[in-house]
Amino acid sequence: MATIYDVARLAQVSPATVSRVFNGTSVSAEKVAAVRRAAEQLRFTPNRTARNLRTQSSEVIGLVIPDIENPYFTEMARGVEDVASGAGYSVVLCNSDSQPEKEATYLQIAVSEHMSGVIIAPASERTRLDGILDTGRPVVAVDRHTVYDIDGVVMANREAGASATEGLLEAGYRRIAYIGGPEGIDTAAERAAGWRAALAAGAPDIASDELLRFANFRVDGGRAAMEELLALPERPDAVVAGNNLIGVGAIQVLTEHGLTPPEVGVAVIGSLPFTTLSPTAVTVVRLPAREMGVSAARMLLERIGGDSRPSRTVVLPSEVLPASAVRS
Amino acid sequence: MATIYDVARLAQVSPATVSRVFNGTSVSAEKVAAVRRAAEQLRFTPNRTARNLRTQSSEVIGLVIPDIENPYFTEMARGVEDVASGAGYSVVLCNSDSQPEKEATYLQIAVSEHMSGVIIAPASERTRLDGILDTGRPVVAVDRHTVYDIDGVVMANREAGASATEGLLEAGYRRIAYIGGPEGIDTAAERAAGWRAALAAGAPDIASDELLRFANFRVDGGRAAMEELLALPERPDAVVAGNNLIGVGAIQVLTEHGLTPPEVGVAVIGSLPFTTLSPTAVTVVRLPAREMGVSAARMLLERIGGDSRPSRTVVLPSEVLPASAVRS
DNA sequence: TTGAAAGCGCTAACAG
DNA sequence: CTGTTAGCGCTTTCAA
Repeated sequence: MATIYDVARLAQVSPATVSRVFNGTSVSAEKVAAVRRAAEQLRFTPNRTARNLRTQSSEVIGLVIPDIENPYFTEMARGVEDVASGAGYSVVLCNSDSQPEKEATYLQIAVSEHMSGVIIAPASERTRLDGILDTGRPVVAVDRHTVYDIDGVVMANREAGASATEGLLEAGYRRIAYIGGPEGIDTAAERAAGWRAALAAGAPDIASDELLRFANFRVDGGRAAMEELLALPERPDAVVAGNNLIGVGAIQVLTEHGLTPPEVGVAVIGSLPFTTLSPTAVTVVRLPAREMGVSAARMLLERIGGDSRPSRTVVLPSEVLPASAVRS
Repeated sequence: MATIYDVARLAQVSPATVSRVFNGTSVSAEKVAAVRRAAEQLRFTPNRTARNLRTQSSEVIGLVIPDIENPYFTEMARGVEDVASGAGYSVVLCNSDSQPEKEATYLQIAVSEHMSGVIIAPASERTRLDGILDTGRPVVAVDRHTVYDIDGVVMANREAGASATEGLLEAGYRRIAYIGGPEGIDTAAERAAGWRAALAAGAPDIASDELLRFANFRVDGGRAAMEELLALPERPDAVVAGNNLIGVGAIQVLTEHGLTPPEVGVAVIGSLPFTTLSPTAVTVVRLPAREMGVSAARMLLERIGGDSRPSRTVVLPSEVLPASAVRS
């Protein structure tokens, strides 16, 4: 690999001038031309490592997500990537597997690799950000809240839970169960609160506690909880799934029991990207994952650019895609 | 951030000794202890950028895939990540969006960031690898072939296409269509060849040409092709989908037309991770995506470690998960 | 506008 | 086993 010294020699200028050409500072037109020609001839590409060492920075941002196999997060990653790469940044995607230790490792790497900033969907509220925050790097939290005073982008979770439930009530269901994510996670709690409130308003005679289930945010979690609900002495006639994968699991179990929606009503918070169901059978409360990534990336880039306003949290509204099918 | 000089001063040793402690070369036990204590006290973490500049390397491998939103590739990414992080490497995931230009940009970054190697699922056979190969970095191709003499991991595509078709033939279908990926991609061609051979053997009277459709490897591609097939004067009674997303699209369209499988037979090459269908309705020819990632990462790590044997290509067998439902 | 020179933090000869 | 020293390739004062 050619270095700026090689280019400098060939172009008959100093290394400093070559550097300036590649950084857009003032250099006379003729020298610019000479340097460009030499660089081309030698197929020179600036060595980023050296630059990063010198400038103590790099055009890389870290993106830490809890589950790379969840389309919700990959959709968000797309949003982040589109904004970042448009601004000349590359994105390092890290999969924390919902494990705080893995999360900590990646955060560590972000620091020692001099990444410019990090977007993280925290595995839990206990996620420690002190280390990276102490280095002065901006961090934006997505999807979930943290205890730190940093920028964030979250969904209107309570509203989403309520909308999903209301969609089902309007379709004529009453005994509406809820399968949410792990108890410790705020998004899960908020969505459940929305469900509870909507159910209390629309079907006050239904005792909600026995219809509430906590699961993990994956397909198997949805399956297990749905099986439990079906085993209840008095079955629910509908269910709200707290996220996309729980929804998939719940629908799978219903299908296996011959209760294909809308026979049992189903509302899902989040999209079903690869569903093979008729689009009219299930109420989907779409969560704008891509937009979340876009906003987060924009905020991070602003902070990297020196923005020092007080921290903000953006709340993104959900969008109800109602099932056209009504309870038969 | 503390440097090795700070640690050295506090521990009363030379910077070189500190470096040695962190790189596992021989240092007396007492000095090791002193260094560790000092490092802890100063919360020292080695600066990777500096190390990378010095060693002209980094414990980072690049993973370039054409579609981050396709579960097939994210599953593979998981396999890569598990192996890599177990060996102390981090993975930079890059989404080429099937665009050769984006691919080239990421390959460029891999070089200038001194990444140790790259695993790439090439967007097309025209993908240029000369640049990165010239730097001596190992590259492993996954999923698809390249024109270069490098290691590769691919699926037994022809076999998969044949198995899918045979599954349908055994279930009693005869007029079996095929929706494959873009014509230029070798995996698509191979799978189609398997289908054609199996159909010729099992239902020789069926003219296969009019039942063959090329699509893109996404849901919309599967949808469009399935619509076309249904519009045929003589409809197919079954269809083989060339990948997971095409399968989703095809099933969606069938469902919308009231032809839920197994009314029309469906076989999919690749998994349907988030299907809400009854598991018995569709023949799935599972492609071991995770294993592909695991093998590729292992091979890459071996090459990084200096392995210079002739290049190898691993072919992974598919696994047929037959539908238990038979044509009614 | 341009060049000389000093490092960024680390590792790897080379001596001792 | 340990310390000294010379860079890796780049950016950035500081002078000219």
